[in-house]
Amino acid sequence: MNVTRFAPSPTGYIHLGNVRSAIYPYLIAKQGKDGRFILRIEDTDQSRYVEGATDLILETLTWLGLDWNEGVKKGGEHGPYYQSERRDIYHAYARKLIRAGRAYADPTPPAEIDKYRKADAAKKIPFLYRNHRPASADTPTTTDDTAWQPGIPLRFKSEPKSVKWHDEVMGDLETGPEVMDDIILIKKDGLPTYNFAHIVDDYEMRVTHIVRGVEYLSSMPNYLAIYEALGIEHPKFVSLPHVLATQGNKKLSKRDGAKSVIDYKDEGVLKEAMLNYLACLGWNDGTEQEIYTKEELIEKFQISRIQSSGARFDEVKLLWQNGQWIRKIFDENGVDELYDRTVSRDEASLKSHEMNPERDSLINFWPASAADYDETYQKQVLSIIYDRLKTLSDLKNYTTYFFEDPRIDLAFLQNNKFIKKLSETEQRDLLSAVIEKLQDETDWSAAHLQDTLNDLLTQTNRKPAELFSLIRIALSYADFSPALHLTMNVLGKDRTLARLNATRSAIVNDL
RNA sequence: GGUUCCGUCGUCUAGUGGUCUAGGACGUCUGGUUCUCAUCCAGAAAAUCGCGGGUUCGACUCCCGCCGGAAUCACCA
Repeated sequence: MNVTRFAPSPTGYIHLGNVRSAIYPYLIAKQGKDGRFILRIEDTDQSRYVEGATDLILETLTWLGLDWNEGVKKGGEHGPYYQSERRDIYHAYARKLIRAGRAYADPTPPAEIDKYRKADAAKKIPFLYRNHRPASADTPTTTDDTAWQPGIPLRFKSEPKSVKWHDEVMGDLETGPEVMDDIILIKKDGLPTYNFAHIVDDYEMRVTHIVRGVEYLSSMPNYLAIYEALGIEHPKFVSLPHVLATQGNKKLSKRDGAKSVIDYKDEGVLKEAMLNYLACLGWNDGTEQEIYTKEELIEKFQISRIQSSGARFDEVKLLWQNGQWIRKIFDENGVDELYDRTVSRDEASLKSHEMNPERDSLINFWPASAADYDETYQKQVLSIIYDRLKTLSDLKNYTTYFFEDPRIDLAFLQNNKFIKKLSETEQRDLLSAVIEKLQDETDWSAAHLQDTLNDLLTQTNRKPAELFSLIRIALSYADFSPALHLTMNVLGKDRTLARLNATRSAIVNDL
């Protein structure tokens, strides 16, 4: 049974660089029987608290389908799940350490500590607080836990020694005694530091795997020392390498403009594609599979196959995967399912909106003029256009001419590489022939339209590129459109003829 | 500066001593489909496996050194 957690601090949104530390623990928890995925909010630094951040985090997880079994908004037997509400638990553990002679109250003012730090820097020796440990830390009363009261910082009393440990991703690691130090356990405000709080919480919540970024690796010796002093077993450690920014060689960070995961939702990226791409950034199952459902990821994910080097974020590949997923959903679930996504009416969108109604997350990806048409018509449009979408927001650019008459632009028409070979007279005559033929059509089905277009080809003795481009542009004035017979079928006879006539008149006027 | 981690096509990666004249995917380029764009299909270019030693009959794979990049050294997480 695996128990994992995602434990963000409410200081802002979840960006692409840190969402893997939610995805991987989720996958690990879902493997095997009775696993639990816990969501814990690490809000011990009140100065960095950002209003609304928790809601945004919840919404992101909900959207991606990383539902937690236990934690914030859900409860569970190991709560509370906000660290700020667990003060008494930390204090109890802290007193245990004091009684064991492994923690001491430290009244040294910050200014004093700063002096030590600068002095060591001047001497070019590494700053270690244990070299400046106050004498009171070693007095005989040190194991008396009443000697410390909240209001004074509590420090760990470290014992320099080398440590070896195993990391599930990085392998066997070891460091020398020079990194062990007297770290702060409880701050002046009575709240614990991350360094102490997560150890207590993970133990109390029976967490089996700690999944977090490699930046914590350098603190491991101190953590290990605390586990030992507390006399508790430590969970398995899974250190995730960084996600690098597209440019440069830096880890992706908010400072450098890393985007929020949820922003991609608003830009028309499917949750499946997001999960798929992110899970496979720095992990693969050894096969050549590229597209994975959430269920496949749960089934195939292996900690041992997580890459130990950093991976660069590549938005182009994310968009390719999104295109794959758009087609996959249409092909497997049909137009209704895909349509629901385009109006944010699918389960994931509704749930994430419910999680965070404050944010305007109910996005309609259609052009504004689509509102004049009913759902059935929109679905027809979607059915012939879906396979060229990279994101749902492409609908805005690709489909307007299905909802409003395009502005006639003869320059655009005549710039076309096939049309420019025809004189305006030829263009006019061709359009006349097309209009005449189509006027008499009673069967406007796509299949029949294809036949009619073929007839026109032989009748006019034109190349498809010439005839079809002319019709296509007259109908859409767009850089591209779906196959002609499908476009005409969806537009309907009246509008098709009206647009052909309009362009023909414009050409006649121009002559 | 101390400590630690990482290093295969532009990018994500396969590769656990011989099957690697290094495989796949994205991207790029070329060609194919009764139009365009996209899809799809076929093909191409693209990695002296960071560098130098060693071990071995044989190294991308094991060892050592170096170089390069990154992370971390808070009463932040």
